[in-house]
Amino acid sequence: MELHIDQWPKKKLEIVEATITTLAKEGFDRGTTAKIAKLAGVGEGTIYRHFKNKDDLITTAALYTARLLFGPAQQNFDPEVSVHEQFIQFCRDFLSTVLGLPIQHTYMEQYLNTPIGIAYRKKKHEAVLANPNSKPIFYPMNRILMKGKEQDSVKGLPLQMLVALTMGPMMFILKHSGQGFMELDDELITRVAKSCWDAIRS
Amino acid sequence: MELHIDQWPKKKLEIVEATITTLAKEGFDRGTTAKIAKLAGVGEGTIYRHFKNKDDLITTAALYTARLLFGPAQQNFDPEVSVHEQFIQFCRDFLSTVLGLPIQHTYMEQYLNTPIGIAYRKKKHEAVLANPNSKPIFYPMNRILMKGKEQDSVKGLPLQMLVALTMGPMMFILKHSGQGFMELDDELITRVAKSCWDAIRS
Amino acid sequence: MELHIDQWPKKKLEIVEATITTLAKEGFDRGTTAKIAKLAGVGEGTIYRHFKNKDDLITTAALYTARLLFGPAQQNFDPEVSVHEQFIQFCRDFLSTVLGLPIQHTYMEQYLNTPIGIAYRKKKHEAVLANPNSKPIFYPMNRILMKGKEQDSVKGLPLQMLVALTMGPMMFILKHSGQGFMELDDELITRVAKSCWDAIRS
Amino acid sequence: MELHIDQWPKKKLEIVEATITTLAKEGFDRGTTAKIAKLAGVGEGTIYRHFKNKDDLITTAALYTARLLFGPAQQNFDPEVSVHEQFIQFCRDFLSTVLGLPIQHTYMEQYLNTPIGIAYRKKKHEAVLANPNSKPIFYPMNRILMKGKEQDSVKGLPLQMLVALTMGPMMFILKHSGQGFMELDDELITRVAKSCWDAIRS
DNA sequence: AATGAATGAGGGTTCATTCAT
DNA sequence: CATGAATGAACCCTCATTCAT
Repeated sequence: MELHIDQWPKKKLEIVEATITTLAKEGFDRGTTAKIAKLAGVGEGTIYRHFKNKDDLITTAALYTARLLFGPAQQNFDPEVSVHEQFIQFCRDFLSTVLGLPIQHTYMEQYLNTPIGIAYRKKKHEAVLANPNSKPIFYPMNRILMKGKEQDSVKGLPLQMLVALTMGPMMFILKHSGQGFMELDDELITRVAKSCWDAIRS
Repeated sequence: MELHIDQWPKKKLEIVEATITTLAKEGFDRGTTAKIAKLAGVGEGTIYRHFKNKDDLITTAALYTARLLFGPAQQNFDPEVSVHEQFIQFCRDFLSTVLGLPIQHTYMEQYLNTPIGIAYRKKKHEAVLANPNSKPIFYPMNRILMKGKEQDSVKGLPLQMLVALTMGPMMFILKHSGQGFMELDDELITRVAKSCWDAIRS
Repeated sequence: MELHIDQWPKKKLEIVEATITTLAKEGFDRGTTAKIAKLAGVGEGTIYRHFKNKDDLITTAALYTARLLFGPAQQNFDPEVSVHEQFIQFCRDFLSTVLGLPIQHTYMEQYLNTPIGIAYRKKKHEAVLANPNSKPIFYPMNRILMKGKEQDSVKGLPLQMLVALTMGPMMFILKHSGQGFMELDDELITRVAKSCWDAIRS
Repeated sequence: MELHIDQWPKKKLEIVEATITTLAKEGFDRGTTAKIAKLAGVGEGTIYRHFKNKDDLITTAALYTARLLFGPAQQNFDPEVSVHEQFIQFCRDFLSTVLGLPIQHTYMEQYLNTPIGIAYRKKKHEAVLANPNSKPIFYPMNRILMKGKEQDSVKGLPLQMLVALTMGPMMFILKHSGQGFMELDDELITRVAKSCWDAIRS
């Protein structure tokens, strides 16, 4: 029944984008359906033709945002090169992509702190434990790190710790940069990626 | 007129603790004064005898929480030992303290993403730029890292990046651990601390 | 954007009328939005689709009431006849109009004692001092009295005193009549009007 | 059981005076028991030792105020002199007394527009109808006017109308003067008193 | 007698959701 | 399909009143 994003009607897409902008700028508590509808250029009732309720809208907008933020780094993933190269490539792609989408990142950051977002991550987490083939949230970072552990090119820490040591600094930087606490350029991005590697290489 | 925390009336303390628990569990938007009052075992009006309004309550609870979360690691700080030892000590203290206070950490995490919390951080950030002697949020990590840069025992990256490379993984771990996504023990804590050092040592 | 009264939607008019009735009967402090909404037969939220807040509602209701109370006497004003005739005509029109609208008069009486109402009168008062062409509150009584002073057909007292000597008895009668303390008929109205003239004629 | 004003305990008097000041300045809706207690220098609970509830306090304060406002003009009443002299004397006394007590007048003005005040006047009014010896609110103006009617020195209008023609202008002047819309001096007071007489003399 | 901390009903206002048009 | 006026539950906050001290 659910259409793929590319087949969404135009209005649905506009509502989703208005949601991201509105909630990112106003905050999740102050962003009302009235404001979203106004920015999307539709009537308030129209939102409920496309989404069951506001939670549904928020979740859909989060999935849409995830595609924007994580998509490019996933597409550039090259299974042929070395783990180290994969790692550096991923970090640089991820950082530069997200830095170019500050509104979307702000939205995602807030979403992941919402009860809805936490519940979603929990569900994903359990799905991965049950079925190792399902893609985890920080895919393909997980895959790169697992390969590295197999090859002993990265430390023998639990996967979760390795994820923390690599995604942690990047999420931290993105968050504080998005809030205007720091500035990044291409050279700094590369040096950060290398330092993350230093944290985990064996 | 403002009393020190230790001299707060019993009810005020109970309200603050109920606030932390309620907002951490329900989320900042869904945590109402009615729920807080009920958990604290007081009437709703009583909240407003001790706090000007909900924002005041939230901010006070955040300062109270910060004392709990950051206090122990700050007190154990020893200016005499080497930067490396200071660093490992701080990381271990910080991680083990906060891991023991998951509710409080969840509260702080959400608070810092609130408009009030962001404004607070911005103020602190600017205060540090204006007066290098004022304590920044991640004190004494900042101090340790600055000393390390002077001695060339850590990389010559901007301070903000060094903070990201060290606080980032720890915040990540604490967040996901608090939400039940991972388990830590004392040995793992030490290994994470060492890996953080690997990320920044020159 | 603001529509003229005649173009108001039906619900807006009903809310205004319910406001006048409710606040007149219950008093300005005891008349709640809940009671207004109930009397108007609408939901409480509907009030806020038509009015910014309760103050806005109260002020709008006051302007609506002023039209009803002062309109007829203003429209009957005839600049061609003598000051004495103008005066008697105005007094009789004013008294008979307002006596037929006791609820509205009670509302206006209370409104003018409200901080909002006092501020409004002050503004009007200052506007008249700055620009003699702007219509004062007790227009056209002021105009009649000024003309009378010019012609020496009324006493040379300050305008404010003449207003007091003429509007004072009428306001007094209307107030006490509206509260059920006296009864008036057409003959009595005429005699009162004449007595007011006796107070000011030179 | 009720003590006469002169025998009130000191605290009771202080509470009554604080009530008049607070409600006159802040308005009847915004004047809280907390503010009254603070100004009176007593605890909030103490109010309820001396008064059954806030309505009781307000009514008591109104009676106390009435004594201040109407007392002097009543005491100066001389049954021996002519009706005309009685009238002028009363008007001048009343105006100058009340003009010297603007706070108290503001309180009384607001009180008489309150549901409590209207109910009180209604009760007084009915008491006078039932027993002509009981003193009405505007005593001794009523008495002067009745005597004048008997002697045919004032018009044969209903007593209520005569009261309106004389008290109306004075109440109007006092109200607008108290709100800063006009200024009075001794000469003007006399001229107003004479004009009021012009309105009613036969 | 006096206090003031505590209360909770009720105030104005907001906003996700519905439904007649 | 689309709309937006209408709704009412629930929010934060105030304050007259009570009662343990």
